[in-house]
Amino acid sequence: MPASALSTSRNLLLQTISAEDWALVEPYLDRMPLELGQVLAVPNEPIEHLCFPEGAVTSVGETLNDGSRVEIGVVGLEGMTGWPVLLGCKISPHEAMVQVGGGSALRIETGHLLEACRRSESLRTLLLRFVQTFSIQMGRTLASNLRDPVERRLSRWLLMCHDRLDGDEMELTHKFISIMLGVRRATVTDSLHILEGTGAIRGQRGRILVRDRKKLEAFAGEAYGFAEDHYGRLIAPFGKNGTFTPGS
Amino acid sequence: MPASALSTSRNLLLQTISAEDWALVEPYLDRMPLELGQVLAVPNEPIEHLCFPEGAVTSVGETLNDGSRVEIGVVGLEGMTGWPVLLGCKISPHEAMVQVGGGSALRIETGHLLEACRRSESLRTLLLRFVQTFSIQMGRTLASNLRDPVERRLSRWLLMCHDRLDGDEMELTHKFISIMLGVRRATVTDSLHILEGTGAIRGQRGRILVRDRKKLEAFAGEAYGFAEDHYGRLIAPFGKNGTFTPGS
DNA sequence: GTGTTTTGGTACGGGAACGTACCTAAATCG
DNA sequence: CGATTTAGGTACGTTCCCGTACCAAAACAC
Repeated sequence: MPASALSTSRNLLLQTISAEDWALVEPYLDRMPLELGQVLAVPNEPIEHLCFPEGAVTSVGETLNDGSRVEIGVVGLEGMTGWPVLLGCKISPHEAMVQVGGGSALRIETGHLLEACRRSESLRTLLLRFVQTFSIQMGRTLASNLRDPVERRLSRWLLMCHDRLDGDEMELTHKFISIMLGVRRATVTDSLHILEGTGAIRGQRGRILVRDRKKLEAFAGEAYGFAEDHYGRLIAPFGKNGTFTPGS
Repeated sequence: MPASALSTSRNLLLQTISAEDWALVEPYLDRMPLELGQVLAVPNEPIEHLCFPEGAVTSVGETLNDGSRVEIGVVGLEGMTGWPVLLGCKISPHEAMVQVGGGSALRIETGHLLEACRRSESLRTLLLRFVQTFSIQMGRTLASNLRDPVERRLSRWLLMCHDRLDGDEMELTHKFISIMLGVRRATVTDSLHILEGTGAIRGQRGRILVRDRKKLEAFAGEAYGFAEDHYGRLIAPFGKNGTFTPGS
């Protein structure tokens, strides 16, 4: 693969690293297409690669023994999958699956990335800062699940997708959202109607259009913003808001 | 303070580090008593110290704008507080508060610990492995909150306390547990009665006695064990079970 | 010992979300 | 084109947990 193909990436982490750190990983990066349903991390299997998405929304989830799945967070072009290896965990405790949209990802073998991190403190700390932001996202997901009604959790989830995708149209079915939120399909339908009633979104078959993002944010309230703000502080401004205002 | 006072610690992380790494941090460690209600990490404030508890159960929580609190995990003598600084986050995103039992903790200033981690890769990776186990704990808490009825979440929470405290008696009031689980006090009372009915526990005023841990574990089901097992794999055997069986 | 506080037991009505089910409309397939 | 699949709308009864409230018993203070 010609080096030029990799010279830029839409992935925010890779955009943020210094030229020296880029030189350290670039030889081992490898662009791959992302398709819906593709599994980037298999639970309880060794983590062989880390992926830096350049689009799409990837859902990180816990797989339970009965085969059901609980989403614990989402990752898109602002992050990466496979980070547990940075924390010394060779076996993936989670599943990571491409869930919305398509695009591509840059992929690197675990060993190569770990070696690069060993050599460069700045690379290491950048990637660890991402782990921190994901951990904050998890914390907020936890709080939101515990206290917020479904419409609010739904608003938050739509906003997180919106931040990670181009444009205002998202290909999402009610059934699919219901799996992500861990609620009934019919509950999603009802909640979407509530949001639609405020004019924040419009639903078409298999698609949701964000019409008024501010309203969606107002609806999500505290559930949305804290994690995104931390990302802005620790790594780089991000999301459809452009910049998050500090101190929220 | 005489060095001998610090020569051993009940904290599992500190027990696990090598002699060289111990020498790196020991001069900066400082033992402090832990009292109920003590705050070890103030949300949205700089993290000045890291604490390695030698007893007690510390609850890590999100504080919301309305002042309410949601627990996202617990830490005891198997871990530490203040780890976000290891991930490049100087401001504590969470609150950490001593919630059950007392005891002591070894404390170290953030700068000294970061310097030691910069020098020793083995120390760094050990502490990061703890971060990983906490992240797994959060993931399971998330899954449990979403899918499990209160009795199961309660069982899990009691087991996690039991693992971190001496003996089978725990000083816990229903009101207190209700705050930790984010449910009504009366719901805790009812759920405790269910557990008491199976003979797993016995409740006295302000105290809960674990009578049959196996039954409690059976009741908790999948909610308990995964995170603990990972701790055993990544760091050291831990908990009242002594060792967790691999491959659960 | 008496009064006060804390803790726990219990009850009642209400609301959010659930499981299930059935129907329509849109898209896809042959 | 008609047949089939997929997505979405809606309904009904149910369950879990909530908010609130009130009371009894245990611990504590003086």
